[in-house]
Amino acid sequence: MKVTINDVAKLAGVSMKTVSRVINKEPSVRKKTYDIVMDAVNTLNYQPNLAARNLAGTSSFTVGLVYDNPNAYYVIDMQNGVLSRCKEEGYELVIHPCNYLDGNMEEDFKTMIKRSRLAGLVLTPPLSEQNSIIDMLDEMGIHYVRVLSGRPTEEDQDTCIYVNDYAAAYEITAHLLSLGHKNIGFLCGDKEHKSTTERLEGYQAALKDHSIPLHDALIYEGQYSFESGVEGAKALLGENNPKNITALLGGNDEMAAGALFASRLMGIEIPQQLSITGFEDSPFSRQTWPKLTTAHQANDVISQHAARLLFRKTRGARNQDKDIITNFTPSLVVRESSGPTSA
Amino acid sequence: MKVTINDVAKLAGVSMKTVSRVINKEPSVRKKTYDIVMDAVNTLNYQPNLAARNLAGTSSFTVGLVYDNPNAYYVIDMQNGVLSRCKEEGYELVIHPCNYLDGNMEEDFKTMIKRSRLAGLVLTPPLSEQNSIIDMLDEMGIHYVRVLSGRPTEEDQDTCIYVNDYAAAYEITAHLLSLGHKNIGFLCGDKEHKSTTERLEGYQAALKDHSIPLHDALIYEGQYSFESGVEGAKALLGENNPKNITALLGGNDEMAAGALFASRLMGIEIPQQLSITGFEDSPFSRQTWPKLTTAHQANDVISQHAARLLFRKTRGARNQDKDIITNFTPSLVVRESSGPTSA
DNA sequence: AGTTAAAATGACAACGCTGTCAATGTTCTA
DNA sequence: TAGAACATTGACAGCGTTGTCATTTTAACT
Repeated sequence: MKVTINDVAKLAGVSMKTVSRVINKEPSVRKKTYDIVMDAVNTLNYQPNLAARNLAGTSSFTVGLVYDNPNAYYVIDMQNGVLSRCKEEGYELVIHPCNYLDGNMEEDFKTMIKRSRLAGLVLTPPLSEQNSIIDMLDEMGIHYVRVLSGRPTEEDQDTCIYVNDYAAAYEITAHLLSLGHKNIGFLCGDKEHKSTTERLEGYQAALKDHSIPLHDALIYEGQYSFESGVEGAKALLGENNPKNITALLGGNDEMAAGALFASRLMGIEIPQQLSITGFEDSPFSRQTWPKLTTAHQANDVISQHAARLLFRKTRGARNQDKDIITNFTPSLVVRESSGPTSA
Repeated sequence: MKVTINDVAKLAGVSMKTVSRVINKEPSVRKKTYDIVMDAVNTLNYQPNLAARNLAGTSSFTVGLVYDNPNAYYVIDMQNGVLSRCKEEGYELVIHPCNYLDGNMEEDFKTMIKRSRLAGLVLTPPLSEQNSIIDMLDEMGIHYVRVLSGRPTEEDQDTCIYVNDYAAAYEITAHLLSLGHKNIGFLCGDKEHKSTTERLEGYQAALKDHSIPLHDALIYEGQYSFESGVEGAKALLGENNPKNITALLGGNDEMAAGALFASRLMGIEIPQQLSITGFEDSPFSRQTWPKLTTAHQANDVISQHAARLLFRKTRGARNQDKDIITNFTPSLVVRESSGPTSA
């Protein structure tokens, strides 16, 4: 019933340790021996016991995924991406939702680490962008990989996966400009998220490149939430749209959906009177009316590469994964919420 | 740095085993000894090592959460509920998304179990309702708790948590009836989900109790998806609403949102011309326009109790949790998508 | 072929805990 | 108050791996 490394060793006619070497892809195992062992592994359908490996080894076989993000779609995508790599590599995933504002982050981390020594952590925004947390992890000597908003230039390709929100926002803005829009409002998300700044700067750069003056009055500072999108749209468009805005960039899909909602309340037709765009291409950007033009972000792929990066760091010589992508740019998806200016 | 059970034992002046007894809440430890040990545990901030416990003990400290559900909000809620209990009890959670249609479910489960022996599994719909899976688990001798749609009468209170969709659907229907609606359409979700049948029967029972004849033509058989909601609404209301439907029960929030979307396309005003209701109260039922009347389902609470039930089964005498709720009924939440008939 | 260095393999302890069973303490009975 | 019965504690092995280090085998030289 329960197959151990000893059973495999016996069947293969080698020592326990050699089997260990094989399943850990350690060097200095003769090809022939390797094959014999693998045969035994397969015929017995052997699965190394994680608890034993974690206990005996210096490095562990569990990785943690840490997030403080209210967006369920995002979290699920990240989980699935990391999980798929973990399965392949025989790692186990411990998920760790947390609330940065709770304050007892540090204790929380330490407990997690003590309970099951971790190979490393995958950090997602906004936690991945919090210097205090990074410092803490450095101090504790914990491996980690950060997924965060940033452009290819600021390369720390060993611990970071960058999502180029700047370029994506630029592209969305350019799309709106090409449709003839000139007065384009922007709904900012949470300031704690670096993506907020990146997206804003992308938007501004596009305007500048098209010789459109920037107006702070067109920028609403809010949060990445539906409600904030509602408020933002009301603030920017209220009282008969005095600023004559014809397009609105939502900081993310939820804000855009909120803006859509507010537009309905104010009797504004989308996209005839106003174009609205989102960001992230989460499922519900397809479930609004009209469907949202947005920037598609392949979170599952991103998190897969984050996991690969972590494994490369962790396993050292045993893992020389060379095809890891550390820079991603969300791509424009045009749907029905954006259209040409009527004016 | 690393505190082991031996350090605690030394500080407390007892044997390793006694500390083990204390942290496992085993009986026959003198109160005084217990206190001394706990003091030591606290001053050293001791956290038992999970790998060691799993390896040494007969029972394990990791539970699995299995789901095959596209609804991110649902999954996250379930995860968080189970997770919160796991933390309290010192368990670890392994999440296991899967695709029932893949077919190699059994292999998948076996691998998961071999890798890290599991204390038990929490199963969510629709997997929890699949007899083949239940049988398989029984055969493999794996503990599990099922969360599924059902009414209080069919009690298997030791392994099941029931969500009374029947009663909730009844309540929603009664709500619509009280608003004067008589021709009420129903958008069925996936047939694989027991909730689909339960909700349909609740709807039918309410109609019957109010002496409204049932018409199959008012029922659309679809899936629990936005797109299916769109299709369903089109099918039931298309060609100028020949059946004179004034209200539509969505199988879940997504279908309702789809129906909302379709109504927009057909130029139907909500709720003036048509009331639409959802089910589950997922976040986006608040992010549609208008916001959805729905039935609130406390998934995080439900999954917490599922975890508690599992722990009670697993830990036997050491856990006599008596306040576990095994029957939940979603409760009506009235929002703007339902209103009185204009007729 | 004889030597030496390098590569491949194995023996065995250790990881931190729990289960078993024996040893000690305590309480109760007569 | 002796002895039985029970409650509490401890010694020690063992869970299934990996790390260390010793040993054997192979390859690479004179």
